[in-house]
Amino acid sequence: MENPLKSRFETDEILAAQAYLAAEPPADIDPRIERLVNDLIGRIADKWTLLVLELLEEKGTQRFTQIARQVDGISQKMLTQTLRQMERDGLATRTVHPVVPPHVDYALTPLGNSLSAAFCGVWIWAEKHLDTVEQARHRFDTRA
Amino acid sequence: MENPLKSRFETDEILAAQAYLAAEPPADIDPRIERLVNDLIGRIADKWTLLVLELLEEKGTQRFTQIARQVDGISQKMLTQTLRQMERDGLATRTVHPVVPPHVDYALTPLGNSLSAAFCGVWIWAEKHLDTVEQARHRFDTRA
DNA sequence: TCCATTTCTTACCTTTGGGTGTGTATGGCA
DNA sequence: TGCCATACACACCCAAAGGTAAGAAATGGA
Repeated sequence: MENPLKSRFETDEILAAQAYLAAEPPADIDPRIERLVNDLIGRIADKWTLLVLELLEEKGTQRFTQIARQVDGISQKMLTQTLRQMERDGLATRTVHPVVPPHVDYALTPLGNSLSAAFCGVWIWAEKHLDTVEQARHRFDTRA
Repeated sequence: MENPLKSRFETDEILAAQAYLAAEPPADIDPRIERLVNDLIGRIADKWTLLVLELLEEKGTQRFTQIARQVDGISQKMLTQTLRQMERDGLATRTVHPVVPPHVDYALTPLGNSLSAAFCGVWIWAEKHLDTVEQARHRFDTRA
């Protein structure tokens, strides 16, 4: 509390800000597109999808139980759900071999591969800055 | 149902698969790192963080209400929460100007900028393949 | 006869995410 | 006097996410 509060009307800073606010962002990209993209991101950028995507990318075709045991922590229910969604979005294919007991395997489509590639930068970032983030957190937590 | 079920023991395909399963993936990347990265991804790849990150990247420093009104659909609670988390992770800075009424603004740190850059590929992917995904979904839904 | 096997589905229940609404501090202004 | 603005915190509540567990289906083999 070293600084006493200042009156709000000395601050043309604030008036300027308000003027800025009043003016709509002039040429936003088509807000309809914007919404769709945000929506798509929302669904794709979910944890399980990301992990399964990465797994399929690096290991190639895999069957249900293989994925299940490699994706650490995923429940069978979530895996089914995630795979269905990926199939629906055209990211993966599902192939059923009519044998008994059932044999189903999953692979990425070209679209899935391209998404995986798009996420590549993020994975690299995460690996690279892991420590930085951990430190930042620690600093934040101890100073708060 | 054109194909009758086959016995499971004619399938050396399956035996091969089992053998493959038994053999652990020989040199996985350090599973400890793997877990941490996955964890980090899980927290960063959340919808609101992504949207706020993108906003701050493209518009620069913004104050609370500015963000709130641009991020379409975010509640004040979620915005506070998201910003706190980003601050904690070292992605954004929070600057309080001691005037009344309060004036607080947020900006990305270099770390935040780098993350945003890392996500760039994903945004591009989403914009580019939006239609493809929509079509895939439609096909899936009508055929199911 | 009964079991093992694989990929699910469904039902049930707990946990979390997230919305709403209210309170707070402060000093101009009507 | 009382209301406004701003950036929250906090409490309450509902809905959705996600875990657990059971069952189904088919058939060769013990």
